[in-house]
Amino acid sequence: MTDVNDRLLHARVVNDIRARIASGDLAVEKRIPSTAQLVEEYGVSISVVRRAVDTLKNEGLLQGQPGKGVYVIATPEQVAAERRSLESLASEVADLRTDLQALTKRLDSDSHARTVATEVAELRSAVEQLYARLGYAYPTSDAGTPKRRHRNTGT
Amino acid sequence: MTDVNDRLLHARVVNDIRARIASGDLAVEKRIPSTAQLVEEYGVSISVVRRAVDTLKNEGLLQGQPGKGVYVIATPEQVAAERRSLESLASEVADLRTDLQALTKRLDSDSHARTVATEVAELRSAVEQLYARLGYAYPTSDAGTPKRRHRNTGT
DNA sequence: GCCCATTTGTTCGTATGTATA
DNA sequence: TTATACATACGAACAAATGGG
Repeated sequence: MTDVNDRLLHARVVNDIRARIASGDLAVEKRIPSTAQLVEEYGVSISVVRRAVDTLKNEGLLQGQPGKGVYVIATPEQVAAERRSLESLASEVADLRTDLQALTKRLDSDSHARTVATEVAELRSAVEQLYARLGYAYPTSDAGTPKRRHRNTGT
Repeated sequence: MTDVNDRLLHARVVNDIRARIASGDLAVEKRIPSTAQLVEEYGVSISVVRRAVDTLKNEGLLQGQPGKGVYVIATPEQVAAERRSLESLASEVADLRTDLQALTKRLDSDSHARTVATEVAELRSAVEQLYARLGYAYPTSDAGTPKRRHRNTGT
């Protein structure tokens, strides 16, 4: 399973730290050993450790806090799931679009409200799963205050 | 628009090179100046140039080839579109869920097919935008074979 | 409030290896 | 073989933030 890049020192450190995070040795919300400690542990230069930690920060597993330390903020599984969600989401949306198109077609032809209700129910289920895949909860009982959330424009 | 990190040397170089790629000064499939040349151009150390190029390689804009040079393999727009898709998708799906919930509610109360048709049309428009935001084309005439795609259960 | 040790973050310099022409 | 250029690795200096005394 180990990458072919294991010959490279910084890649070896990256893989090892990633494995320690996955195994729970380095837990989320916890500190990892300091740079100096990692230098002693792995017997490499400070540059290699810096590059390894930098890579994992870039991957989204670690986050440094000057003066305090470097903390684990996610597991490799979470990051992998996050990355995977984009591709699988594309096919999910494709399914949703197909269903929606069929529903529109059926609605346009006649007025079978019962059939349409069933279709919509399935559609809602699809969106529900889509929503869950994004990591958000699906509030089923928010009919009390159906305030529409403003669109986050980002940056 | 420029990041607050513009004080950092390597960030300055990153932003400048990214701008040069966006403006077409550094074209795709073409070589960027060598490391030594960039050192002279920006008046920084080789470490800064290395880190800047490394960042852009990590972003997917550049790709180094030992013995030859560093090549542009993508524009910032392409990368930005790819990155933006995930975050904006969350809010898009949120709106979609709200609309769908309202549609279900309306369907459950009575059988106003005309009103439902309007709601569905809006929903389809939302999905259309969602689809476009993912970078995929929206085939409007594939209703011939509405085969239902198997649901990916993930992990 | 001040000093000091620890730690991360940025920058600089240098040496060696490897690939291409 | 030689020259160019990227890739990796080692080492060191300084700034900034944090926490303890």
